[in-house]
Amino acid sequence: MASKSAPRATYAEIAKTAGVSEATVSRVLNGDENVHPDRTKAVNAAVKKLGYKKHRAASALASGRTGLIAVVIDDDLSIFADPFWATVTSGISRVLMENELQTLLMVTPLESVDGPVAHYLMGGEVDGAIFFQLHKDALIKRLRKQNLPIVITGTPHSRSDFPFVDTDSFGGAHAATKHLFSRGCRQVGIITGDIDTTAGAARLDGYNQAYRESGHVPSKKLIASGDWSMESGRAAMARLLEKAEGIDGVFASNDLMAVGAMAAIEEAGLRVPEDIKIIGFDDSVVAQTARPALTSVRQDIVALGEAAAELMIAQLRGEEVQPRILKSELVIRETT
Amino acid sequence: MASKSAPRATYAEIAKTAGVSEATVSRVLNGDENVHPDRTKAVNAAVKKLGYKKHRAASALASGRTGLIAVVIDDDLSIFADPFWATVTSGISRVLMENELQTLLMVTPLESVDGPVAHYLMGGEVDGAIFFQLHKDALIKRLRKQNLPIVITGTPHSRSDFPFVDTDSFGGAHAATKHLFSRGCRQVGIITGDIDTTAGAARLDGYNQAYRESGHVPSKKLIASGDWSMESGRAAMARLLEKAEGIDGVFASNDLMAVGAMAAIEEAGLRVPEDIKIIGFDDSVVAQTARPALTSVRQDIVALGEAAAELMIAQLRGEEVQPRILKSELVIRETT
DNA sequence: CGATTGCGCGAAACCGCTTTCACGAAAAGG
DNA sequence: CCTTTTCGTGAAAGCGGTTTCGCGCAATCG
Repeated sequence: MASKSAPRATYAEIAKTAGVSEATVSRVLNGDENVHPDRTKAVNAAVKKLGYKKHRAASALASGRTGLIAVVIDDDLSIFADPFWATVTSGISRVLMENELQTLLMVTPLESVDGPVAHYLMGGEVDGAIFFQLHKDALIKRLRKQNLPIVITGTPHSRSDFPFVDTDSFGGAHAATKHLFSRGCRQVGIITGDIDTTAGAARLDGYNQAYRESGHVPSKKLIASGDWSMESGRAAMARLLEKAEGIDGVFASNDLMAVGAMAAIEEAGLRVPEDIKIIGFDDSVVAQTARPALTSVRQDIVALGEAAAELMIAQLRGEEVQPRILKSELVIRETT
Repeated sequence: MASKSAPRATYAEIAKTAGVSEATVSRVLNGDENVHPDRTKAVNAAVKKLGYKKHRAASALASGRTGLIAVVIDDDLSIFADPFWATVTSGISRVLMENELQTLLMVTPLESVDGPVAHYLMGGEVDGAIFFQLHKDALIKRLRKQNLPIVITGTPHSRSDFPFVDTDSFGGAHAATKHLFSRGCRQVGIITGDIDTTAGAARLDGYNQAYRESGHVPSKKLIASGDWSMESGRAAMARLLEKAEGIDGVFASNDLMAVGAMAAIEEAGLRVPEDIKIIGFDDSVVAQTARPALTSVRQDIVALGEAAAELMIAQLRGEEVQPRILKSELVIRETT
C-alpha cells in the first residue's frame, strides 16, 4: 500500500557504517552500560548520519514491549464528550510521549471479562492500561494477575491495592461547605452526585464533616440527591426549596448540577447569591459561562492525567507505586 | 516484565491441530479465497479451540500494516479540553474499532516537517493519520506523497485534494441568520470567529448570503469579530451595541461567544430575547446551560468523527474518496 | 607467573506472522 | 489419452530488532 520513498535504515547499515555488530548497535540504542565509549560514539554517529528510527513493530516482536499504553474508557461514547476526560487524556498523552510511549485510546463499555477489549489488553498488545470511569473491577483483577501494569483514574470501589490517582473530593467538598458558612450561611444544603460513585460519596462526606465542624448537625432535609446532570440539579434544588425552609447556601457536587440549581432558584423568584449562595465542583467551562459566574472547586485535571501517566511509567520501571491524591482549590466567583 | 500466565497460541500450534501448514493458517486468517473450504473450517475450529489471537507486532513486522491509525491534534493540550474534539475522537474510535483498527492519540503541536511526530508518522508506525485543527499543511503534503492515507477534520485551507470531513458551516450560518429575520429581526449582526479559519470565514459567508437574500445589505457596522472565546464575544457585542443602533438580532459564530454576547447585552440593561435575539453555533453544553437557553446550530459531532474514520477505511481499501460535508440543524430554544 | 575472574563484544538463534516460490494434482484443452 | 492451465498447498525465506551464549583479552588473585 504505502510505498516508502526512503527505505528506512536498519541495524545492518548502522552496524556496517559504525564498524560494529548489530548486537552492539542494539546495546547502545537500549542504553546498555557495558559498551566501550568509542563504540557508543560510533554507533550514535551512524544513527544520526543515517537518520535512523527504530522500527516499533520489529522491536515489539523481539522484546515483547510494544511502547503502547491503552487509555480505556469503560463507557459509551457520550462520556468522552465530558471535557473532564478529554483533559485528563491530554495530560496522559503528553507525559507518555515524553517517555517514548504512545497513547492507544479505547472508548468502549468493558462488558465482559473476555470481550474483545479484554482480549486485546490481555494479549500483550499494550504495555499497560489506564482506566477511566471503571464500573466493575473483575477485568482489572485479571489483568493485574497477568502482571499488566494498571492505573485507575478515580478512586476504585474495592479496597484493593490498585494504583490510582484522584482529586481530593472530600477536601474540596469540605472547603466549599466551610466557605459557605464563612460567608454567613446558616442552612447549607447539598446536592449530591451519584452516591454509588466514590466521588459522589466522598463529596457528601466532606460536606458532612464540614457541617459538623461548624457545630451544627446537617438535617436530612438539606440533602438532595442528583445524578450529575443539570436537570437533576434543577429538580434537587426545587425539592430543597420546598422542604428546607431558610436554606441559604448550597454545595452542588458538580458544576452542571449547580447551574441547574441556579435555574431552579431563579424560577422560584429568589436570587443568587443574595438569597442563596451556590458552589459547584470541577470549575468547568459552565462555571465560567454561568451568570452569575459560579464559585467552584477546581481540580487540576491535566495534572491528574500527568499523575496517572507517571504512575504508569513508574510501574513500567518496576518501581512500587502509591496512589496519588491531588489537592483541589476553591475558585471564588460571584455566587458566594 | 509481564509474565504471561497463558503462553499465547501461535500459528505453529494451529497448523498442527488443524493439520495444515502455517502458510494456510495465514491465508485463512487473512481471508484468502483460494483455500479449500474443509481446511478453512479446520483452521477456524483450531483457532477457536485454542483461543488464538493474532500477535499484532509480529503481523505488523511481516506485513508492514500496523493496524494503528493516528489521530493527530495539531495544537497544545488545551484544545483537547474542548468537548468538540473529544466527541469527534470518540466517533472515530468507535468506527475504527469496529474495523479492527486502533486509535493512536497524539496531542502535540506539529512544529516542523521533521519533528518527532512527523518522523513517527512517516516512519510507517501507523497505517494512516486523521488530523484535527490543522495549522499548516506542509507536513500533510509530505505524508501524502508517501502514500500515507490522510483525513482532515475541518476544511483545509488549500484547495488541494485532501480527503476531509466537515460540518456545513455556511449552511448553518445561513439558516441561523434567516431564522432571525423570520422572527422579525430587522438589524441582524454577526460576531465572527477567527476569520483566518475556514469555519470562521464560511460562517460569515453564510450570514452575508442570508442577509442578501432577505433583500437587504449587511452594513459593516453589524459585523464584529471575535476569536471564539467567551470574552471576545462579550467585547464584540459591546461594540455592536455602541455602533449599530437598532440592532435586534445577533448570530454568534459559536456558543461561547454567544454566551459572552448575552452577558454584554444584560450588562447594557437589555433583555434576551425581547430586545435582542441571539443564536449560537455548536449546540454545546453551554448552549443548554445558558439562561435563557441558547438557540444554536447543532452539528452531529459524533457523526463527523465517524465520517472521518470511514473515509480513512475507504482509503485503506484503496478506494477513491470524496470530501464529506455534514448537514447542520437549527435547535431552537429560548433566545430567539 | 600461572590460574581465575570479569568485561566487551560478535555470532546466531529467535520473536510470530506474511509472502514468494515451486510443486503436485486436478481441470481444461486438443 | 496426453499436454497445458489452473488451483491449492507447503517449504522456506524473510520482516528488523533483541538476547543468549561463549569467546578472547585484560585485570585480579594467590
